[in-house]
Amino acid sequence: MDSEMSDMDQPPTVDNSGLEEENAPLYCICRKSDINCFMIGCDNCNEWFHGHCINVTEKMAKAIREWYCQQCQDMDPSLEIKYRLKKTREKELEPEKGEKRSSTPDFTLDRRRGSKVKRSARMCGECEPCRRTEDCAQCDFCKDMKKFGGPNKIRQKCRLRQCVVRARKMLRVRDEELSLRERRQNMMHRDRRYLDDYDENEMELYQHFTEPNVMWGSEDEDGPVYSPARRKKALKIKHVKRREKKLDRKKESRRHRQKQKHKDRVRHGDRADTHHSGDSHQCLGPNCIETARPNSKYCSEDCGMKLAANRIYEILPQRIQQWQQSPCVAEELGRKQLERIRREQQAARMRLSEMERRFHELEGIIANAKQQVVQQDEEVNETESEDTDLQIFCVSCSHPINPKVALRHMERCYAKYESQTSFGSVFPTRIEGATRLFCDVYNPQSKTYCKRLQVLCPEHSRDPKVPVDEVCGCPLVRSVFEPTGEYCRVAKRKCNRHYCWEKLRRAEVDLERVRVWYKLDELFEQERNVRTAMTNRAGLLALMLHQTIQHDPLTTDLRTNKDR
DNA sequence: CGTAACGATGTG
DNA sequence: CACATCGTTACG
Repeated sequence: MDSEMSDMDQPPTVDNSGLEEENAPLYCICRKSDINCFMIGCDNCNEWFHGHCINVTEKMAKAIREWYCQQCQDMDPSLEIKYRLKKTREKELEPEKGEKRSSTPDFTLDRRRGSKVKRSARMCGECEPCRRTEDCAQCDFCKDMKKFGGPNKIRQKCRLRQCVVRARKMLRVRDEELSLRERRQNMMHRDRRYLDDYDENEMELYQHFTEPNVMWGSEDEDGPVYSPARRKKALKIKHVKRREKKLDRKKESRRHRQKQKHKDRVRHGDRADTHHSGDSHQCLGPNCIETARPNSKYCSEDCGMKLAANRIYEILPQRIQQWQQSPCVAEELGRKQLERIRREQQAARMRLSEMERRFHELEGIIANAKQQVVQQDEEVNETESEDTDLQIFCVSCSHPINPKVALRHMERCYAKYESQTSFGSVFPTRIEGATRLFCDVYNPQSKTYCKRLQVLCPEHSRDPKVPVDEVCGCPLVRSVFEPTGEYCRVAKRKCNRHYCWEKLRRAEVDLERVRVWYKLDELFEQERNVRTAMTNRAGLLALMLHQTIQHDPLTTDLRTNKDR
């Protein structure tokens, strides 16, 4: 293998900044673009090598924590391949390692702990962003994070922490540059004490980003800034590798890791406390002379709470006073909205009781209609049997049908198709005091409850079979709406004119009832929102966090007369 | 092609 | 198990 290495006439990382290429990138000492085999990356130059070209098997690689190519090792003899801590299983690998390299495996972790940052497909571990451990809290990615109150939709690392070399370009610093620039300018004029060192770091970083020539870390001496295409390819390998890893055993593959979280915490603590020389300082609790606990500003939780309480006592009264000085427009609006909502609720309730009344009325009418006796007269039937030639087409099946039976046919046809589909939600209906609204039949397969109107659901209910002697009973009307007090007395089976009239009338009423319920629901929601907004307004937290600035003390109410 | 969203996966 | 962050995908 060594001989192979010496044959290497080209450094693994040729500076290809010149050839922003189209052709596939080349890797390894063999300078081939093949990536469909196990590969290992040099932790110095970041070049990738085929395992078989350099006699490193995947199995061996599992024991390696840091790996350097021959080229890099020759140039910098201090680079030594480092192995994972011995574990029972890894002992078996030992002989193999010996063959491969003369350096002693089994380095202690301590030597490098904290000194190096993790490397991965997306982190070179060298550049400033890679080393950065704190999120800027400013960029879009930070703002998306849960810890900064975001929705966690984007789920990307802080822009200032995106590796300069390996992170995808679109994830790196963007127009935030602009705002940073502004901040930098403002900084000059602002009160210094508001700027902690963190801001300054950011500025430094910003400068790096705005000066493209600045190179990052050791990587740039020989390491290429990969062209986008090349970067993509390199990633692909990593990806392939990842998949493989997944197959044989998850944990094994990860090299270089670090307890970043812990470090963060410690750092934070340090920053707050380092004004005091030495590592013990006095507790900041009111009147407390004890020594603060390590990594804390206080000797005890109690002291912290006391100070916090004092802070509230100090600030809150002022803020309350301040708050009361100017009228709250939002509060007024809220009250108006509540009034409006209440009026609408009232109206909706009226409508609802009206609908309930009609519901019962309809049931009365239907019951009444049932009492009617079938009239055997033929004339009733004959009245409409003149124009038999006319043909119309069913809206569901598009078959030509006789107008006489059209209603009946289309109703049935529609029911047939409709019953083949489902229309449900995962929640059962819970409306207090409402009878017969939704079908609500549970479908265990889809785990849903049917949300058709009960009277209109052909999927879960069949129209009852009509006895021969049942009368149609549809209330007859004059000029469409005016009831005559008469009922259709044709046999139900024969009446084509009023087919399923009960069902349709019921559906009409029920649909309106549903609408009113929806309206009520919506109004409740609105009311709740307005109320929570009003309760939270000028609450303890809000008062502590925000304040109203009276720009012009002469006029407290800044609205125009028109708005008032 | 960039962006937003989101499932997947590694990590502590 | 929650969190961090990656790669993928749909979409404009």
